[in-house]
Amino acid sequence: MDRRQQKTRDAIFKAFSNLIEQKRYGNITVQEIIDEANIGRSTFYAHFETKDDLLKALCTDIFNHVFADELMSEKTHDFSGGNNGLEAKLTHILHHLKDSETNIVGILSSESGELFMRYFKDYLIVIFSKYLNEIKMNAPADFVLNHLVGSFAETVKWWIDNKMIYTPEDTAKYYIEVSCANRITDK
Amino acid sequence: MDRRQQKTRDAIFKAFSNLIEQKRYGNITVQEIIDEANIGRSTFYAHFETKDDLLKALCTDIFNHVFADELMSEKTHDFSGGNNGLEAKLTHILHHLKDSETNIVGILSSESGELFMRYFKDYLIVIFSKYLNEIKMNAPADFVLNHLVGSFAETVKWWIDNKMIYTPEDTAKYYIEVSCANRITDK
DNA sequence: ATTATAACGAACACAATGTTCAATAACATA
DNA sequence: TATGTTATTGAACATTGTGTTCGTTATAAT
Repeated sequence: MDRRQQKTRDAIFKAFSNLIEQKRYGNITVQEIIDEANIGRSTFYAHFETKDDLLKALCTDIFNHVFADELMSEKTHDFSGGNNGLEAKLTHILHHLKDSETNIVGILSSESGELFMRYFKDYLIVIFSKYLNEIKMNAPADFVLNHLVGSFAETVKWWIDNKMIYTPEDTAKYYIEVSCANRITDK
Repeated sequence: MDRRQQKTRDAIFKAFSNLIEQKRYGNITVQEIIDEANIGRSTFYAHFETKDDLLKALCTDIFNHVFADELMSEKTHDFSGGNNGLEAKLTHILHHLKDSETNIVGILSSESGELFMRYFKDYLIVIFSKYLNEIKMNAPADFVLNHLVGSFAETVKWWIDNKMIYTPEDTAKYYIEVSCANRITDK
């Protein structure tokens, strides 16, 4: 990729990130983005068709980074004292979110969080699907998957909104306790 | 309230509901609303300051209706075969959502759902708070409350997105099973 | 050094915003 | 029914944002 393109793309992402922390996504204008990024109007439209296009690209960039290990390998990481693979994997994701260079905290805790959450869940579905066969079913499988993904996403949002006062390890543990305890099959 | 005001307000709500089913909230313009409602431009601004103001008013109207019984009385309703008050109460709410005259389905299943969900959760917090002392704690109380509210809201969204193929009774039962089973205190 | 291509910036037509104001219509009340 | 009140109307207005075009300039790649 041309260095100029990369530089422009970065400037747009950075400007957009700054703005999204200050105000709701729907109230951000392309005008503000190009002013903040200090680029020409036509340059923006050479990179992204719409504002929605930009948000999607930013989320994809971030999540590909956060979920990189999780999506590629089957190995589990031992950040937690937990014993099962899911808890370790979730702990790992929380660590990534906490240490991320991009201000994910700002984006997710801002009023723009809803759209971010939507893309976040798309990635979580991939993770949780791998564990679904290990969970005891008290309800239809699609209900359970939706429930696990949705409630973990809610957990993450809550964790971030509350200034991450709990450790990734504790947060993942609480989640497993409340969502999965007594539901892991003995195998 | 002046009949003219009521008529105009209804026309705006109806127009807005129609539009919100077709396209995302952020892409709806005031212009479209007043065209659809067939009212004068200045009339709209006499009723609502902004588009956000309108959405909030619409949600408030809907939720005050759906949650009316739940918020006012302590009595439980026996729509379900369930035995504890929470399951009956949630079943009742699901029935209200299903039977509502306003097209809640359209609003919640559209791309505008996120904002609706935010207001929805505000009401759910009131409901769930009453039951929190009956739930065994495996995690901090605020974590549990957030988890219960968030996952029930997700359940409702899933239910609606899936064309409500399960009954309110079954849906509430699944939710209680997955979220609260083994966590109700014996008292 | 040459070629390709990215960014620039000015200009454009168009659409939406939010406000104002005088005229008209519908309402409430006695 | 007559009277004062209030809501709606429609047109006008300045302002802001949109998405596109195009010739020029600057920076890459080879």
